[in-house]
Amino acid sequence: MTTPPGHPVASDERLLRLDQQICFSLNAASRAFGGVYRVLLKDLGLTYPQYLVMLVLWEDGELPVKRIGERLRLDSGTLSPLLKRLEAAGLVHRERSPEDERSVTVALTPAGVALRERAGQVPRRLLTATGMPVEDLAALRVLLDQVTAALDSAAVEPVE
Amino acid sequence: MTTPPGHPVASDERLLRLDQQICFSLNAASRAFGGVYRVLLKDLGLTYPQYLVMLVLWEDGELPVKRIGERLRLDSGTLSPLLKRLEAAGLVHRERSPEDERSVTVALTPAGVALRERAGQVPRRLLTATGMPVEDLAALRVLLDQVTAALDSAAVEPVE
DNA sequence: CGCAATTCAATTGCGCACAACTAAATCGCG
DNA sequence: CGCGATTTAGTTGTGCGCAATTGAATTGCG
Repeated sequence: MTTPPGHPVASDERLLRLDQQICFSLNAASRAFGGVYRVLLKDLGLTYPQYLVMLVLWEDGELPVKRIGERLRLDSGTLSPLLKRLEAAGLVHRERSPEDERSVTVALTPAGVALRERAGQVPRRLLTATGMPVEDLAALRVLLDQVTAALDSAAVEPVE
Repeated sequence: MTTPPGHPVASDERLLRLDQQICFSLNAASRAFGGVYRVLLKDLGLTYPQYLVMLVLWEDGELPVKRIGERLRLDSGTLSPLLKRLEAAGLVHRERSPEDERSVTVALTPAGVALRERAGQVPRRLLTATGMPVEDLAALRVLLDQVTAALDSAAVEPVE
């Protein structure tokens, strides 16, 4: 019952199946959420990632790009064009910080603030769409946060 | 204690916070998985979505584009260029089905078959990286599949 | 049989995610 | 103070995800 080196063992086959289900499931769930948000946010003129940025701004009013990126785990390669589109839509305003010219402060415009009220129904609608009790969603969140933290701190080497 | 029509109620504020955490968590987890897979698959020359396609093909040998899309919830707009890249990498072969000229059959090349052995370590490595017992991952999968099914069948109307 | 409806893959266009790089401003050490 | 290292946004390029459209092949109904 030894393991032939360099050859997949029997349990690799089982794991491959399990693994497949997990990454399939996560992928599918992520896209299913995206699809629902897309419909919900359609008339607000927001995409799902743009909605996430607006959520952060609705909470904090104004933030440097850096802070938004930290909250959402996004870098400037994603945020810069996204914020430019939000600015073109008249929802935010971007300005170089006077005390640190490297930093760009993103602030809500009156239209951006006003959009919050219309977006107020989104969370409830989403909750309904999941068809799950709040406690189950909370449990789901705990598991997701756990696995995210572990994956982030894992030292992973490429296969081969 | 009535709800003023057209105005967010107090619980909307709480929901907004919870909702934020759920979509944040799912988003973050999805990207964390993506990051780990990116590293794992680097030397195999595969992206994560390409790996998913290869998993399907390793199981079934050859499939029409349609079937691959059904398994992975992807449409031709995603699969056509992805499969073209896999073909350019010499891993798959595409051919119009003789009995139905609309259909394109995707089959593994010898190199594509051979890659399976090198990829065999991926699931175990990923499992290790999650740092979670298999049972927790199974529970996670159940929750994800539940919510995906609910979201897919939900009749969602845009806000406003 | 003939023609409209359907199926299937591909393409186009847009937005997001991320790596790699650039450019400018700031910091900090000697 | 001066200069190299660091920080911060932005840009470029690649690939994925999805909606909408196209075009060809097939199906099915009258």
